[in-house]
Amino acid sequence: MTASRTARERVRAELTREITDIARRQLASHGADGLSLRAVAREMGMVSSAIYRYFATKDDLLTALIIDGYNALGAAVEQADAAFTGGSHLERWLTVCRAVRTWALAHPHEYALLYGSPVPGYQAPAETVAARLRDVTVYSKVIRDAYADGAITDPPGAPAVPAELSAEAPGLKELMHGVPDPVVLRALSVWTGLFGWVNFELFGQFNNTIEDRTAAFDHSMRTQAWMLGLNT
Amino acid sequence: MTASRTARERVRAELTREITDIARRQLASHGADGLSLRAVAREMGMVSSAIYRYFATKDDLLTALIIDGYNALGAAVEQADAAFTGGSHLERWLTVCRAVRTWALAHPHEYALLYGSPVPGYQAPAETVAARLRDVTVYSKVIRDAYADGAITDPPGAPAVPAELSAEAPGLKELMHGVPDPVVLRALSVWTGLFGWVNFELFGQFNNTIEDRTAAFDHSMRTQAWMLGLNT
DNA sequence: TGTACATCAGTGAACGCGCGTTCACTGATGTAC
DNA sequence: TGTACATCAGTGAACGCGCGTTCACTGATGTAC
Repeated sequence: MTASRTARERVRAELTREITDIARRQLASHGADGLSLRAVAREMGMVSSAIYRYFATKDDLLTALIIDGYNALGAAVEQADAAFTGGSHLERWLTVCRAVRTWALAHPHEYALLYGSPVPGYQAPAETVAARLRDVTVYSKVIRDAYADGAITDPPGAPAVPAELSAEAPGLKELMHGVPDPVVLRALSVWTGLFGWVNFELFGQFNNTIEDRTAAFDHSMRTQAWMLGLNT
Repeated sequence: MTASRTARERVRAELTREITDIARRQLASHGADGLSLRAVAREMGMVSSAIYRYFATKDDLLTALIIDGYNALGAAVEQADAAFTGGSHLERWLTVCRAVRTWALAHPHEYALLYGSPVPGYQAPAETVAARLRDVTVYSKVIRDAYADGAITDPPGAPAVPAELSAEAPGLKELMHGVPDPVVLRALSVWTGLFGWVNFELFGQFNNTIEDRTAAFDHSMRTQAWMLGLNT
């Protein structure tokens, strides 16, 4: 019977989800290398070997967490963009930037798993790529829309793109189809600036330096948007 | 006798150094959490407990590595600046940026220890602060000199500094004494942009995206220098 | 609809491993008189 | 200058811990005829 079959499968899906939830919580309290299959099993009330019915190996669980992380960040960014109504392209862009920072502050260890130092010995499999693109797709859409609307102009004096870079970042260019190369490359700088900021804030570089980090972040993002040529 | 006393002390200093060297090498091959006192002792040809004559605890060894790391990066940046002769302030700034990237690429795990995800459970003690300021001091000097020479001007249209930020980053402002707040805050953005880039490059975010990373880095740094108002 | 068989989830014991840290000790190096 | 003593470096055994993974097993759930 298909109904009963899915019954068993539903339990399986539920438990799989519970495992990743617990693992995520452990990640949050002990970091990526504090993650232990035995500890997860313990918290599930299972014997440690039972986990292997759900994940063949510890790395597989880690991969699941990474994919979930990219999806969570991606979803947060998508929702922020979808919820944005009215206002300038600049405000829309800032909204998206703030969504990244907000999500990162709420999920520091998950963020670290995605954007911090690589877990030693772990090689991310190809399955993570799709999820990884989710947030980038949103940034690209915002910039594409802004450009199409004439809200992005080349600021006077910005360095010209050197010839060596004409073929770089093809994926990004495709996502920002119609947007000229100089803007795409400046967007790349802005992108690194956004995550560079969040890294610094999360990883403690701003301790004893910046108090009002929300305001400082906003100002930095505005400054970089202006660098991009996005003013309205 | 002072001579013989220093003899013993010299051996001690040498062995301490050898321990940190081996630990650094282990860091490079296994990452921060692969670091193990027992493995270090093994490679030293010592019994594991002997390490405790030199470092009271594993965290103490980690602290030593972090301080060494900040000092190595700081020294690399200082040397690059000192070796720079002639040329514009912009070129001097780019030289310093390149020194950071070059050092990071040459010492990825050490870099990760300084600027990557925090080691879980490890709290950096106050002793690390001085070493941490070494590179920042150089950046500040370059920007201060450039400003004093009139090489930094407020680019037209750059967002104004909001009132909330007037008291932020006092340490940075002190290091850049004489440089107006808007420039200091843009420098902060450039700073995060620099390390954001290096993080992305080192932690794999540019895989399958950017091939000629040296050229792309240069372009990004030029673009951000222009954002700072540093054009010559 | 009822029965024989196959699939699957979870158990419990075990393997083999490496880790940080402590402790009582030996023997060499340095110090004070 | 020589001797008694104190300091220090390194040893080796041990404690107690947690880990990932394997394996033969039991019993429940699902499937086919």
